[in-house]
Amino acid sequence: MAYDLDNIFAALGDSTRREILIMLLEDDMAVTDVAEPFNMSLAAISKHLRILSKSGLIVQEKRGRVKWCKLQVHAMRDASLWMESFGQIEQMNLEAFEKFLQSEEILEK
Amino acid sequence: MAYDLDNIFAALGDSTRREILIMLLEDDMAVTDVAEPFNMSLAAISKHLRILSKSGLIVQEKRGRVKWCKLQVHAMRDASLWMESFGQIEQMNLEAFEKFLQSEEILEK
DNA sequence: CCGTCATTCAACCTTTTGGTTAAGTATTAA
DNA sequence: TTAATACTTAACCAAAAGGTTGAATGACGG
Repeated sequence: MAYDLDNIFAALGDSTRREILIMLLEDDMAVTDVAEPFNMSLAAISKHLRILSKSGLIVQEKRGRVKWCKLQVHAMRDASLWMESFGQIEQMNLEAFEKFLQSEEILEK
Repeated sequence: MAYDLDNIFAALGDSTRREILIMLLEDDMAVTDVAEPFNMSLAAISKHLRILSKSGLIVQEKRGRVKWCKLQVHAMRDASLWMESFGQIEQMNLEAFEKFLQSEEILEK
């Protein structure tokens, strides 16, 4: 499946959300526990988590009254590849590169 | 120098700007030429370029009345590393990419 | 059943984003 | 000197982003 680079990069463009992702690297967490270290309301964190969910970078699973947040590292793949490509492109044949990106469904449109 | 992840990821979170960066892979470009393929005003493109400049992903250099836009691939490095630190870029696809790079004779042994 | 815990929703606010058009500033070319 | 070219700036707009508070929902523990 192809992830939406707009949503992924936008989700990563906020330091609160990046910190959340780093926290989730350690282990799955409940929403309240995610919110704990931040100096902001639970509702605000809830919104951040919604954005992370929409981007596919996390999934949330409700068990009882607790909603668990789980990192989805693989959702970062397309974005990471997109960036990596630029680092190595310099002497490369551009047309071939774009064909490659398209075959990987990285370029939208 | 260290790049600001907020600005870099935010800059990349817009498909117009990502397209501009891909265009600049090919060659440096004047603002007017960058704007040409887009269905939006020159002023709008000018703003996008300003955001890309602020993030460090491009630099702009004025020569005469023409302002040249130049991609700065290395500005992507910190963000790229940040993503890499999450590890698992799926093995299969990374291999596909490396195979592609080798077929382009970019990777020296 | 009742209260508490976990979380979201709704309403609101302010700032930022992404776009517009119109005017302004340099620079070059005739 | 004048006109065209290559931009940027300013003023404006609608929508989205990031935050708040307070009420609502839903599950658990006693």
